[in-house]
Amino acid sequence: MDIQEVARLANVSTATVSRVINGSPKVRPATASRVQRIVDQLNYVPNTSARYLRAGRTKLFGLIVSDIKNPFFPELIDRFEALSGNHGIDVVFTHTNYDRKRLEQCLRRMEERNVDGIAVMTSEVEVSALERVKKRKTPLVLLNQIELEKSFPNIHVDYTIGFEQAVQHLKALGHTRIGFLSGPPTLSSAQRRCAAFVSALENAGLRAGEDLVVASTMDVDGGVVAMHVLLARARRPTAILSTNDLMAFGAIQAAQRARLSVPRDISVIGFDDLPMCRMLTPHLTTIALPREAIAESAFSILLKAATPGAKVKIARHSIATELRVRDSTGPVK
Amino acid sequence: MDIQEVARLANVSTATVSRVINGSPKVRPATASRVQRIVDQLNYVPNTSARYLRAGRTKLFGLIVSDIKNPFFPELIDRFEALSGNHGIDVVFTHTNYDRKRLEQCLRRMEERNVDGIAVMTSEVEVSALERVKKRKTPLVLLNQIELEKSFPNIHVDYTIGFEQAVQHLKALGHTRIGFLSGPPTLSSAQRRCAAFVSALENAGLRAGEDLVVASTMDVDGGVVAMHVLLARARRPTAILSTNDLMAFGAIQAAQRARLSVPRDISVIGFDDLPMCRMLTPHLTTIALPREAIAESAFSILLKAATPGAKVKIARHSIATELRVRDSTGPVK
DNA sequence: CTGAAAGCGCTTACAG
DNA sequence: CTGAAAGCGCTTACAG
Repeated sequence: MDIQEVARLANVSTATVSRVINGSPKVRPATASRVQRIVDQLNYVPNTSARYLRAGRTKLFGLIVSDIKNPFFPELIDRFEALSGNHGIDVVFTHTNYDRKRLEQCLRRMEERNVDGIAVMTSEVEVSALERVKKRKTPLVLLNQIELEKSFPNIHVDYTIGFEQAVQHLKALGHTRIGFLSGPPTLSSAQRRCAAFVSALENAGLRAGEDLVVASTMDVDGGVVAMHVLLARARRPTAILSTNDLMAFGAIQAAQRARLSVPRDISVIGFDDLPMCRMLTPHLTTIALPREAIAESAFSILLKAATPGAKVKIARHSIATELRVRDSTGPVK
Repeated sequence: MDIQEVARLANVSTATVSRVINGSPKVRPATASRVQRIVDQLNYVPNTSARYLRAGRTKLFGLIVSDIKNPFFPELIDRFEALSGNHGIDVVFTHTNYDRKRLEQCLRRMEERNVDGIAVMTSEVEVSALERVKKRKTPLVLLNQIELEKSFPNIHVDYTIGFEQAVQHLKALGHTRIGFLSGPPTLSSAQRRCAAFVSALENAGLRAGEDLVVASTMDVDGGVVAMHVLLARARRPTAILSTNDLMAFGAIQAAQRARLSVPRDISVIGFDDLPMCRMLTPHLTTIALPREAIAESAFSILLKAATPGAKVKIARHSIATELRVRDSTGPVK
């Protein structure tokens, strides 16, 4: 069933039906309501493809993430989709599985769909593919791609604030020997967090002993391993900051197995603020990475850029991190 | 840039360009390669909307879930999207937030996009909206909607097997007093799990003492509360089964706070097999709900139904549950 | 306030 | 093997 059939049954032209559907004010109320009745009666649903072909905009946004199974992403996706829905925009969703090559395919698929904008929320990125999309005038927004900030709108997570707060919190509790569970040296996000830790420590007038930073994999097991190393140090730290929550969970398990109580014997702070933080005992003190704020920022950047006649200004959009104090930190003994 | 421009530069008609793009065999190789060169050179990407409008199929599947933040869904979405990608199908993603009304809107949006099929992976469902979609011949597949199995293809999670295995596992370890942490009486999935537990118990020749089934909310706190109740019983159970993993985590925390060791003093079994199960100490023994199998089943049902000329047969597609033995269960003292 | 008609970018039956 | 032309279902400038 199409607009023709509605037009025929309502005894008007398709132009009039179209106007009614789109809420044009220049239709006589009587005509409009007659048409509307037929539309409802037939349960007529306009064809988006045809609409787009004529009108130019698809009302479709692309959302590309690395890995939906990473607990970082669901809240971001949820928020992005909800905002889109509120604006009558649908979301085509793909994931790259941390594979640069797949990003290229994902972008290609988005191009074919003529999406009105693409949020590329992956850590790994393929510049050539992005440039190609840009050439087609499709709005883009990236996440944490500092090197590309001159070429694309970028959402920049500011680690500084959260780490400053965390270190100040520990200092206020009397801690001076603070260890850090770092991620792999190859991962830029991990390196940036480590740098934020070191500089926060210096700003607090504390020393970042080299023996108190241990690199490992960014999962629970990595946290267990790194914690074992730290606990074996001659003078072990009284508090630990971690590159992410999963490592912090591992650190707590390792401490408990070593008969240390958290936070009585040692304080632990994570990073991310996963939902899990409030499911474990003790509830994890952590630096929150505001995933919903990232989604909101990405969405509003795309929405603005997709507005006809908008001129895209390439800018950095900073998102602050923030300490959430819970039960895994306490005064030094 | 469109097919016209490619045609002009290649000195052929748009029909020929179209044939080349679509890999038609009836183009002279020399012509084909000349056209292909232009296509590559211009980085020409065909317009999906125009294609669809002509060809009828959108190569778009709709995926509707309740809540992406529920750890049940990410793996399902991931798998569904990966399979779709492999078949050149894109996925429009929406969520209902457990709201029936929103399902209606989600379906409506899918209809407007003329998706080739819709996977409705929500627990709550609005029959009238589904019937409307069905009338438009759009293939649908539902999850755990037993009452609608006569009207729609349905993926049916078979709780029996997993619960049988769990009870047998505990019986083999010497347990005879087995408690159950149940969900709210209003939730049909919770009720079905409880029924599966009771019947497994009977099949094992054990009694399901009424005093050993406690209902609560299906989160960590609910597990804590329910466990407190069970531990206060005159003769407390030596093993616990739980409606989901989150409650089981709560149960373990409650046990540990009561100075009981898991599994030395009490065994605990969850349900779902969330990634978290292997992040906690002890690693949780649980009944796995195979989320990827559900995604695969949903995808293949839609793919088959979306094939032109396919006749849809409405059938139940059973997915088995399965016990995964880890460290939270042990012999009775 | 309403309609006739062009056209969005493709594909495909038809003709050659 | 290739092209001219119709048509998928809409919207919109234009005319009245």
